[in-house]
Amino acid sequence: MPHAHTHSLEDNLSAAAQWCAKRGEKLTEQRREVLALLLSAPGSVKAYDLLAAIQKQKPTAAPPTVYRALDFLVAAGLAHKLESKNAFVACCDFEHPHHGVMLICNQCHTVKELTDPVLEARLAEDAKAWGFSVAPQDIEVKGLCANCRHGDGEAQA
Amino acid sequence: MPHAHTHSLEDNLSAAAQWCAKRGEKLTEQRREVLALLLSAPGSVKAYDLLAAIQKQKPTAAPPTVYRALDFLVAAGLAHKLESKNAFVACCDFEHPHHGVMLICNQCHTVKELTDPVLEARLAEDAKAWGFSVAPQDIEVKGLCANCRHGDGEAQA
DNA sequence: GGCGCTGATGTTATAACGTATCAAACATCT
DNA sequence: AGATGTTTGATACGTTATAACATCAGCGCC
Repeated sequence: MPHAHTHSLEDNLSAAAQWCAKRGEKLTEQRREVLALLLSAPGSVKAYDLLAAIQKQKPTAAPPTVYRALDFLVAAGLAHKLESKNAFVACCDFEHPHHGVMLICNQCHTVKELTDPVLEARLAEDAKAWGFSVAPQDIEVKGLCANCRHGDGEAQA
Repeated sequence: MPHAHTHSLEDNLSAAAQWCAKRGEKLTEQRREVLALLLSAPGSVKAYDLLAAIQKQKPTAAPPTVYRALDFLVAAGLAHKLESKNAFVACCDFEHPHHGVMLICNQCHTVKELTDPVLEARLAEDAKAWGFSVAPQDIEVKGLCANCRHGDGEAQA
């Protein structure tokens, strides 16, 4: 059975740092801080909320501060951008780069990542019928997560 | 074989007006104008580009003018919002309300709508395995359309 | 023929999201 | 030390979207 992602925040951050190092890049302090915020959040987080959090420790931080960190994290596979919500979420399994399906809860904003090769193949096939070639990307799907469906889904982030 | 959507702009607009009437709503002049712009564009269009076009005839138009029209058109099924691009596109077949797959060309910005019940079923099934219930929505998929793949895809809109 | 209701529009202002630009700091290599 | 490349700081700006409130047009009604 797969490991249960019980890593502590620190474990995740050092694994991320190693992952960057392997790619010849650095998880600098700012990037680390943004990633820590994403990992700590229960769901997705908006860029300006990250900015506000960072400004508590570093009042001079400006939008480019956080957008640069986010761009880096997304490029490194450490985070995903949810285009349909203008929000960001830590990647649950950056060691295995993937594009898949993001199940986004409309109520609590949590995100479940999954991959389904059958689904992807079907999509590519449908597209091919129109001569369209699909680029690698995440598919964003909105709905209600199990918790929120059962009525105990208090709004979180 | 299916009809080839060779309708003229006027045909489309009057069909849309009837569609609205059937729903107890009105395709007012502003809404009609925005829809006409969407129908005439080769691909998706940004809200502020629509605004600029409208301002040529009516210089007092402001952002709410166009956003209100767009909200109406989307709610009525006459247009789709492409969330991943912050752009809008006319619906190709509003008489048959649907949510499906939008194949968005990264180069020429054209959009091909399609539906695939098998794909949707598979997606719903995947989600269900996690207790997640999928809401009706369009799936946005980016890539390259047939034209642009073959090198004759000059940038359009 | 005026009254009140409703939906649509006008108008101003502002919120929310994101980028360009250029300079300064820092690291790394030789 | 000096050259080079990357990261950060800081200001300003561009883009996308909505809040809030006033006004207007149509329509049923008495």
